[in-house]
Amino acid sequence: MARPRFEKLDLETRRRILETAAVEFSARGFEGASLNQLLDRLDLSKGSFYYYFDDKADLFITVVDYAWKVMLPAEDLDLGDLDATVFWPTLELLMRETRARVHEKPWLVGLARLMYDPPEAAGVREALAEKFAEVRQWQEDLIRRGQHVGAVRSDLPADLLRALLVGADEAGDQWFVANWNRFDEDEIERLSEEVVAIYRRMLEAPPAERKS
Amino acid sequence: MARPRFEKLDLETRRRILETAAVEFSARGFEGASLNQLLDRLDLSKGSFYYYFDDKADLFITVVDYAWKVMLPAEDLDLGDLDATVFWPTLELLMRETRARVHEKPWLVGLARLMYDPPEAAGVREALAEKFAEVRQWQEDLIRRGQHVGAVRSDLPADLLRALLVGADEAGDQWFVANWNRFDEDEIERLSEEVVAIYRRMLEAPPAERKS
DNA sequence: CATTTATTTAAACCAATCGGTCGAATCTCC
DNA sequence: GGAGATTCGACCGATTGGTTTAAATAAATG
Repeated sequence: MARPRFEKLDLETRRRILETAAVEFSARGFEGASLNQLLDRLDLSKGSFYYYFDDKADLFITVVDYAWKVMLPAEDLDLGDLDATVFWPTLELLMRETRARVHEKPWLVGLARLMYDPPEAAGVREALAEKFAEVRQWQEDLIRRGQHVGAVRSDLPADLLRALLVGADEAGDQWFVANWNRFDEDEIERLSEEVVAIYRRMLEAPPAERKS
Repeated sequence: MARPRFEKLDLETRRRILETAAVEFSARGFEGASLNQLLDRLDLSKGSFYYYFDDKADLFITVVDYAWKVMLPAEDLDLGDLDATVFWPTLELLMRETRARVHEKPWLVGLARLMYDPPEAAGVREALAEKFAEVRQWQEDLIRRGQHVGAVRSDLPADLLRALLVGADEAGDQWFVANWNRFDEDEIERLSEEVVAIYRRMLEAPPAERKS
């Protein structure tokens, strides 16, 4: 984790360094990302870099830590407060927030994707795994809470539902990014609401009866 | 596209070369994939490689072409045949097939993912884009047909529905791979059916009434 | 068998890039 | 002006990149 001196830099400078690095890492992986290119892009000299970080792995770990702080949703939310009546409105709000966050920082999903075949360098793999396991766990707990209060179907494992939801949501998000200006604002809003309704229908108990 | 001589090789040899290359490309991208490592893994000498391919880009294009042939589903299916009664059973069958195919060749999704920031080399980007646009188009036509016969809701764009479905499906597939032995066979089967039912509910028209 | 043609091999190539080091230059503040 | 903090970029050895080449082997041809 970055040398203490790093904390004394401008908040904005730190943000710029970490986010630019995050973009590189998320696009090319840990070993694939080039320190040289990154420093070019940052207009930062080698010497300065090694003044603030031990090495490449150190930078990566710092980036993951930063990503964790950014991605962490509403820390003020207590799962215990959620009952059947507020569960869905809350989750819809959360999804809106997350969408906005991922929308402005797309590298978050790229980083998360690094977890399938993770880097091999020393503490790097562990740092990654730990943080993102926490995120997954949080999402899963949320869904489990939904099951407990009857807002989410209980006949499928919570982690399966989580996977389906997140998968659809990421795809949906990409679609919205790509098609932002194909429709007018009202239509986008309508589509967005319908999509959230679809997510909800994915997780709720299915209608009891249906003819095959 | 590979030299003509390449076609005279064992079918199995060709398959091995192209699939190993596909794994590399899908994991590290076009520039990220190392020809040297690939040849090591293949126990193939440099000379032999350049005897069959012009260069790295040529290999890549050949791989994409091969992937396209593999991924192409049921070419004997005529969209015109699908009416409201057979649409869903057919699509469920198709999804099973595709799942099996992607399951044994996970690099297919990796290759597809290369389309977000695509390689820059000469004909490479175009080759990629063309083939995978065809796949997307095919899926989208299918959904549009579903809309036409009333099996799929028509109040959302077909490509949006496609994106959501494929996103959820890929995530679900990964979940099944990772949790294969957590449940017994019957349970897996049940889960799988429920998940397909969820996909169906994502695309069908929502129930007319619901209390907020 | 001889000779041509197809295929494979291993080494060499050279440019580029990698992460990392270092000593000197510059800045900041007393 | 002196001392510590910070910045700089040339430089390092090592590795890797994709590609070429000349010679060895195998297959085919007459």
